[in-house]
Amino acid sequence: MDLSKTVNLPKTDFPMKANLPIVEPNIIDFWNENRIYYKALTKNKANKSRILHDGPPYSNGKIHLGHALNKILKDIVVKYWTLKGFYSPFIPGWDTHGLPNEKAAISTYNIDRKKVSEVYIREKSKEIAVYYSEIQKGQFKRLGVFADWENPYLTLNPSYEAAIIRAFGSLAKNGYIYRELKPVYWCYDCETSLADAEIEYKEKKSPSIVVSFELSTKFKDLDNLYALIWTTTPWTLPANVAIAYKPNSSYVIIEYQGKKYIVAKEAYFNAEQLKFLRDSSVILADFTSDELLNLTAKHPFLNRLSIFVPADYVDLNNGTGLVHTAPGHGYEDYLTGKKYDLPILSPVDKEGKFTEEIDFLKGLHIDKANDVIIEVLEKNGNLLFKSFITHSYPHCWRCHNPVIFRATYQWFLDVEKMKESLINSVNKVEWFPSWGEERMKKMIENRPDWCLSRQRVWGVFIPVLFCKNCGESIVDPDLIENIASIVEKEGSDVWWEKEVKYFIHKSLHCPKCGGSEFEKEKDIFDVWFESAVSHFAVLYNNLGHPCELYLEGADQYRGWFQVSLITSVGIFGYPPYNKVLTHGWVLDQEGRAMHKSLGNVIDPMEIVEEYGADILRLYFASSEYTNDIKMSKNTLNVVVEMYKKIRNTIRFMLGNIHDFDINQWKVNFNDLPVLEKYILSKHYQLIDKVEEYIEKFEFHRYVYEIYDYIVHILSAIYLDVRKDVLYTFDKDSFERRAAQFVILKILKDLLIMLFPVLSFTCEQAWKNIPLHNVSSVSCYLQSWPQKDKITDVEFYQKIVDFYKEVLPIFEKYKNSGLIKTTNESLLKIYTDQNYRFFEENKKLIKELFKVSDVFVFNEQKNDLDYVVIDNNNIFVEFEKSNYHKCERCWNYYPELKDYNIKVCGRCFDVLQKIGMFA
RNA sequence: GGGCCUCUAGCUCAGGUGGUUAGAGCGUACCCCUGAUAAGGGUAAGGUCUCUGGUUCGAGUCCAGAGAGGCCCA
Repeated sequence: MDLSKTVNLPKTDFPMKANLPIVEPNIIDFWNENRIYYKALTKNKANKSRILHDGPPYSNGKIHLGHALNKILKDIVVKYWTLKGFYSPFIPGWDTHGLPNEKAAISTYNIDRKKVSEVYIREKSKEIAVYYSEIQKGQFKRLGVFADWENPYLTLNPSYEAAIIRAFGSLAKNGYIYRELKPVYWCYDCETSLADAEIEYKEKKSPSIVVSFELSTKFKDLDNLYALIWTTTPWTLPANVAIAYKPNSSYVIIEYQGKKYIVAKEAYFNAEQLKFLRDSSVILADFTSDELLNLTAKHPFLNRLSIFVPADYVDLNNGTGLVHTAPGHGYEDYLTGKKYDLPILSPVDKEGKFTEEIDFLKGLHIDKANDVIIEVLEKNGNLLFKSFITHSYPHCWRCHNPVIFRATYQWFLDVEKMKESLINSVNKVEWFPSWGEERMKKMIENRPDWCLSRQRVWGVFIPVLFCKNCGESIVDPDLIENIASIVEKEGSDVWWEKEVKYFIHKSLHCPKCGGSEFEKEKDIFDVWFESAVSHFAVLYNNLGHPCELYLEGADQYRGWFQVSLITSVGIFGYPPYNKVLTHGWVLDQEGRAMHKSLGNVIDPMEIVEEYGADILRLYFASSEYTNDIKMSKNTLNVVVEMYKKIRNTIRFMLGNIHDFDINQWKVNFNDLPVLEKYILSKHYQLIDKVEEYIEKFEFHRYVYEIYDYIVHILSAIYLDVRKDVLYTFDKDSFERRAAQFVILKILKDLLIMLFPVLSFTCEQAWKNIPLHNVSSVSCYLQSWPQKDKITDVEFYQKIVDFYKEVLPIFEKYKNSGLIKTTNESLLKIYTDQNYRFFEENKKLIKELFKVSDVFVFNEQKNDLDYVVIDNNNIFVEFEKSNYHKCERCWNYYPELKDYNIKVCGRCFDVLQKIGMFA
């Protein structure tokens, strides 16, 4: 007789082999067809809301692991909130304007910028941006990310563009916008400014000269003293207004060919540029650079003074240690100029020719001016040394000519003015991890004013007019609102398509000269400004402002977190977020950043196609992601093993409830057997822990907590012990139905709790729960697990502890070869002080240990192995029993019933009931 | 060069306010089971807590330096 046919073995269609790459797309179809994301939203509509505001990725390529990490983490948070009952719509966004896409359009469609209209370039740039946002959308969906994919926000949407314009208007109204000269990269051949990304570095031959500036006052009681500077751009000397020195450093006065000069001491001994005088000069004096503060020197050929200022960037090993400073022609010079309130001179026009500001150079191109200036210096005796050097120098990416720094008018946001309220705002935000607060403060403290304008076409124009008569700029809130409402209907192309008068809705006069003829600003916004106002465009008036959480990579302290804070404080006076959470970078196995050039880049979609999205999701969720995450195929396999364990346990539970119907077999919690109560009490502790960890965004602890529960509690104890009941008891027996009742409860809770991470697997398992036991078609439409009150099981923990302690002792007996399994063994327990406890719980001990019998003796047996319970030694020994093995349940009994087969009394009853002995 | 961060067993992670033999899981080795079976149960071996100094009766835990790596700037 085949007795295995008479046992209730597990049965399920949930396969052991996951086959995620094949299965997951079907589950996505299921989610789409049943609109699960939207149904879950509707379910919680009336509840309290919690909003995670999506930071828009730039739409110029496929996603990388960083994108995948970011969106998966966001997805975990939003899914958890939703299961918890919060109303948490997730509106995904894309950053679409800006240089990278404009460049991509120009190269993809081979555009000659001088020959086509701005609107044409914009049209092509838009094509690229929309194309990649769609690609990324598809990839994010494949990762299992739930979002309102049908209504994302794109910064190129007219409504978003209008919000950008309104945000600018609001900031202007609050007094944070100003216009000022600032040096930018300038190509005099293309007659345009260039962004950093449009610069290529090439070797260039330049003059290298050392020039003297005579001090205008006595220093150290010395007359006729000169400061020496070194430059490779003589043409910038007309714009010189200062000489920078390194603070708190040693400088010297030297005598060379009868004249006295100041240079840095280190430069004097080491700098290549001072070699010519080193052997034929002597040091007269030694002093600290700080004594130079506020001294002045005469410009070598203009009637002007140049002031000494400190600057940390001064290099003491190159040049003279005194740096010629022209704020109109260099970025560092500009910052120094701003700091010390120096004039920003830029006497060079857009073609690279000198303006009338400098008489003797007027109309001369800077290349020719170099020679003229050197001649003048020589004539005046200010040129000490002249040669040529070849060095790396920025060139234009289009025409390949050298570029210059040229000051032009730019729009700024006055960050300096709001710094105090920015710092206060930082204090109001909760930062995860907590050091984020410190980092953000430091960065804000050091941040200069924000240059908002770009000389480009793919973006949103700056809504400003200029008076044709006097050149005054018109920043008028009323006008800006009118422009915004036009853009909201027609899109920002309208600025390039229509005449000025189209935007002026009522009579407008220049506040300065009364003129009524205007022209449009040509510059567009820095794309950072566009994403910086997403809280204004997406949250305000829609989802609620401020929102609960921003969640991005740690690079965004400098980026989105900071610029969003600035615009929010500028517009509203408070931050756009209550909490900020950051993650690290995804690195390779050696902990190095992934770079194409290193060949160590892993494509997230490759992982999805080989392992499945759930594996990637579990990988990120089980990593301490506030640090950098190392990623390799090897470590992926570790997660795969973890996944298998979780999956198999789920499968085993599914298999054991195949004939269970909750409607028929609902069990009162108080009636449950002790083991069931114990397991549930552990389960409720788990629910608490899981909530605690997710609320703190410590996903790895949340995942490990569940995993440990599965390994230590479910698999190792409960399910292992209960196999006997589940398989061999009468299928309708209370013991079996009670076990199934608990297994169903735990299974459902686990699937719900794991859903934020293992969405695909949990959904697939959910579909395999026998139908009448579930109330919704999707796991995601469930609510977070509820806890019941369980009492009176604490004593059982002592038995479990005893079991864990005794296992190594059993192993010893097993290794002696006399016994092989606990089933065939007797357990003898010797204890005087705990005699009653063990005697009373003999049955539970027998069940847990799976031994054939337990004997408890009220005595100490000091020659045996022992374990310590409640500070008392409990002595134990195992012995092979002389009991007989039941052929059906494989347990051992003193006596068996003997028909054709030998079975125990319990199995006999079961067999009789199912008609085996009819 | 500056700001912020990381560094605990082969791997992924735990280790409030400093205090007995530094904990899990995976992996490895070995054993058991063969009615969760390309599964299940168990035992064991793995760590001078990156390094060097210091404070302390006592430091993975505090302080100072160094090294390696990351992000953001210059």
